[in-house]
Amino acid sequence: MKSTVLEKRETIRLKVTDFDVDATLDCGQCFRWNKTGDRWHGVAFSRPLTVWQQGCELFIEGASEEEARKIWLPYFGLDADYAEIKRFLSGDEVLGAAMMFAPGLRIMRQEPWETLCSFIISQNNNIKRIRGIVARLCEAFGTPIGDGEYGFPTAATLAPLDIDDLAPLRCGFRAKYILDAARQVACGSVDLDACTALPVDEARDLLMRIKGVGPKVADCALLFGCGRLECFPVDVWIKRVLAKYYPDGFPEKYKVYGGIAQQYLFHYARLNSV
DNA sequence: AGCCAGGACAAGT
DNA sequence: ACTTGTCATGGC
Repeated sequence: MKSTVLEKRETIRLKVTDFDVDATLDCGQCFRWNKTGDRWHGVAFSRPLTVWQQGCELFIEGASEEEARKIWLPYFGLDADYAEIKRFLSGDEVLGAAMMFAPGLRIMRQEPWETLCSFIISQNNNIKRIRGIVARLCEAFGTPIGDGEYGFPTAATLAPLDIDDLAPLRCGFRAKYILDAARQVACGSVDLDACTALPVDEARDLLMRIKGVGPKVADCALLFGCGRLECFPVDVWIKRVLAKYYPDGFPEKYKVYGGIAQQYLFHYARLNSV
């Protein structure tokens, strides 16, 4: 037991390619990571973690070797072969150009419930405020894990709450959506685990039974939280990109990795204000 | 000060 | 099936 504690304090060093921790954690797919100096700190799976990168070396502080391999590598999308995926996507001229703007951007695989809840909050909202609301949600209802940090509150924790209980979040009209999501997930009416394996159209329809969850939020939950790399969330930025660069529609061939393509395009569009 | 924000929903054509 | 106003709040 003692050795486990000691082991957790070690800093793990990994060789990574096609990975840029800045691009990945700061592209609007996650909302609980903060950068201080060159180090990113965040909480996921109710565990705190610090990561930083120097070139091809990724440093992970706060996890054992086994936890890093089993939990954090998939979380950061480091279990996928992006060299191969990017090679495939570069067959498209626009994607090839977009990928050069953020070569190390990866799609993360976050916790399904946290992802769903976060993107319910994201609707008609800006990233700065989304982060604030998520932080207040965790402080108010999450389980303390020490050092003033909190795990993301479970659906079961939020389900019995009332609208007024969410007032401190200042999330506006989204409060009722959060509660409906929490209740349906907690009672099993919506099974998020099933969403990783279900035919994607069924998974999307299932999520859209939640009030406040439309196609865009559902696709974000599936892409960023359920490992569904084929999901292609369409927001205002992507709409503009599609209109400008894909007037005949996004090519069928690349839809297997549509979500990854979408994220490169999203990043490109925002950077160049397309 | 006023517009807009990683939308969804309801009501109206 | 498409279009429009509305929804809370706050960042810029």
